[in-house]
Amino acid sequence: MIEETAAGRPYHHGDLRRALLTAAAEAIEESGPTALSLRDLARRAGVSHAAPAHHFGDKAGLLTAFATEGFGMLADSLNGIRAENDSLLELGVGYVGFAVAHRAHFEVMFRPELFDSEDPALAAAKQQASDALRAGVATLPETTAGPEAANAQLAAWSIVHGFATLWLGGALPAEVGTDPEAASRAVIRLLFAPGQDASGRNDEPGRPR
Amino acid sequence: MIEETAAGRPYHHGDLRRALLTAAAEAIEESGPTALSLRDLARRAGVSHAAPAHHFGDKAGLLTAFATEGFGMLADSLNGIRAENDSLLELGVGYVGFAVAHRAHFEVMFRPELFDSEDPALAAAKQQASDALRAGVATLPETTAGPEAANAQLAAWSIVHGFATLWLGGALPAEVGTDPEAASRAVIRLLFAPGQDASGRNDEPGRPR
DNA sequence: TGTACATCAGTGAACGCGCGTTCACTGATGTAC
DNA sequence: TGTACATCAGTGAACGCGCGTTCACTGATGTAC
Repeated sequence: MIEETAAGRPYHHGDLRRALLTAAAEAIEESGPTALSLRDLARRAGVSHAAPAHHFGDKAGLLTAFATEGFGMLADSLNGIRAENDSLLELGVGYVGFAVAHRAHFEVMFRPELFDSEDPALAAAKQQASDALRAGVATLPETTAGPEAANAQLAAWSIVHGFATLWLGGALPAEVGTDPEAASRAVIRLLFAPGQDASGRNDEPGRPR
Repeated sequence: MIEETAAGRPYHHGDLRRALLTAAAEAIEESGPTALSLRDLARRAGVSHAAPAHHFGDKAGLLTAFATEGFGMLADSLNGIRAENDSLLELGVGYVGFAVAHRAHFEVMFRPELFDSEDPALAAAKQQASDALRAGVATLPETTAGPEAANAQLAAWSIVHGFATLWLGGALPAEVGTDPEAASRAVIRLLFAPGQDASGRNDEPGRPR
């Protein structure tokens, strides 16, 4: 049971580390990762402004933990998709879906100047996400053993990363619609089956446009 | 002729607007666009810290001009490539080349929260760049009139934008090498001719890998 | 060719703000015995 | 079951810093006549 002060607030937060990471996601969604301040996170979590230093040391420390969480979430998300579906197309759609659903994490993850890239936990989480992506590309039979395997992986990563980035940046025209997964599915499909249209000859027959 | 003060420095800069934009590119390459401060730019240009306000009003005004310059440069660059080459592949490689050569501009251009998107000059420059890209995609005969034309354009844009972003973010593995244009050429090719390898059956025969 | 004057570009001092960081402290928890 | 003590988490005041913005000003330019 948590003891409370006279003001009704417990002296010890209970899970300040978690609360700060959650507050960071909110703050970054609002104003971007570079505008983030530890004082603002402390305010959001309802603690004194010096409290965050106990958990993360400094801003880079917090963003390192935040990026680590992001890579872990991405790996879990991709592995979940792979577990129920062998389609590389759907793995790509899932990548875009992750970026849109967790835009704060996504933004930080690919800005290494914001955090400590040497951190072991971060490197491990990053490797997990990378492995999940790599394993997905390996399911494309014609590229598995070919000399173009590395390029196929880069192409797949580039197209989904590019679509996600353009979507998040609001750079895409309005005609693309409001559903990032559906829109990205129609686009990513072209990389894997460019000569086919969307009317049923693709590898996901019957899927609604 | 420019009059000089006793200190050897002209009282009027002569082309402070230009100097500030150049300084902005340097500063952004070093520390990113959100860390930018008008006082720092004034220091770099050798003027008082209040001088930039005369030309750009505030930080958003400066970044609006900077993004406008970037879109103009991208349009010029893409149109130059189209003038001497009908290959959409090379247009994509040029897009990546622009991003790497002008990373400060590229970073700002796709972060609309940093500038005033309603600015007419900006909108015009953006349209020019967009038209250049669109005209390039139209050279792909099989997609010109098809219902997938819009998706082909998005796919092309996504793959080059994604590659450029990953490259600039240092996210790509070391095996990709140090030449962004060569690396992107091998990757982008897969979108336009996925079943072909790099040994001469592609649309740019004889091009070195 | 010269003069008066309006306009423009840049100065430098001043202000208030939010930030990161430090530090001595206090409240709370957990463990040894 | 109780007590002592070490450790940990959070507090609040203080500091110095760089920033954007404002303002009265001055130096320089260009134009009307």
